[in-house]
Amino acid sequence: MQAKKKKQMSDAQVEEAARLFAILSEPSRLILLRSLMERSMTVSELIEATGMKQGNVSKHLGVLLEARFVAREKEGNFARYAIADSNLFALCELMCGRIEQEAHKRLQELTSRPG
Amino acid sequence: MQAKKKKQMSDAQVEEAARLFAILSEPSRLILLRSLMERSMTVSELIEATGMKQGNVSKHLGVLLEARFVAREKEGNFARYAIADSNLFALCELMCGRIEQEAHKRLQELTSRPG
DNA sequence: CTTGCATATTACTATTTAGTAGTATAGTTA
DNA sequence: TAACTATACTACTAAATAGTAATATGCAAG
Repeated sequence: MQAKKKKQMSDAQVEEAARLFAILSEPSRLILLRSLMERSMTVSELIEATGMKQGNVSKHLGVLLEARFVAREKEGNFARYAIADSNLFALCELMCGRIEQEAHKRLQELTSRPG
Repeated sequence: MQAKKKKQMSDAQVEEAARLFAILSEPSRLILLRSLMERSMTVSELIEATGMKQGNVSKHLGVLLEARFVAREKEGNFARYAIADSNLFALCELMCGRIEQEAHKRLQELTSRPG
């Protein structure tokens, strides 16, 4: 009796999922997350690591923080950010896998098709 | 000795992942995908199922098709669309799981905190 | 208190895009 | 051929937002 229920998403879940996907749809934010996936970093370190402007880094971190993808911890004058949602790793791995699969598929189509 | 290599995404992968996340960041498109996850459907059926306008449905399907999230098959005058990327199921399940986890966390914080 | 630094916020511009109405294309039937 | 239908495309408007510079906030040292 442990059949997996494949229930449809509710409209509210759709809205929320769209909101979360939108947050992950910005290269700048993915780049920040990519750095944080290595280790937690202060804003200054992220500026250094990414080459982005301070205001931009801070703004994007605010978005990620509000969605709880990252967490913030004050250290004196500094603010240290860290990944706060382990689902991010799975999401990124899935997406990367799909990108590679797709690249492979397209290559196959080109080489195996008669035209 | 089977350590999982956690390699960083390349800049190109980040760009592509952002593009794909963006495609999934539109509620209208998620709603179309939700319908198609039940069964394949023609454009007319999708209009009926979602209440969206024809032009809008067609446009969003075009975006999903270009990204290969769905596939199209002509049937006489009709065009039948179907999910073409099984990663979508995993992605949606992950996202829905995260939404529920987060809701649960927030609830716990409210009830267990002294303030 | 004043100075200096790290971070956050604000105001602005420019770009993107969702939704829509109208039009075009293509298959089907007579 | 013409008429009908399903779908795709085009042009447009309105809304959202990324990046930036400038300013504000808050902590820390002297």
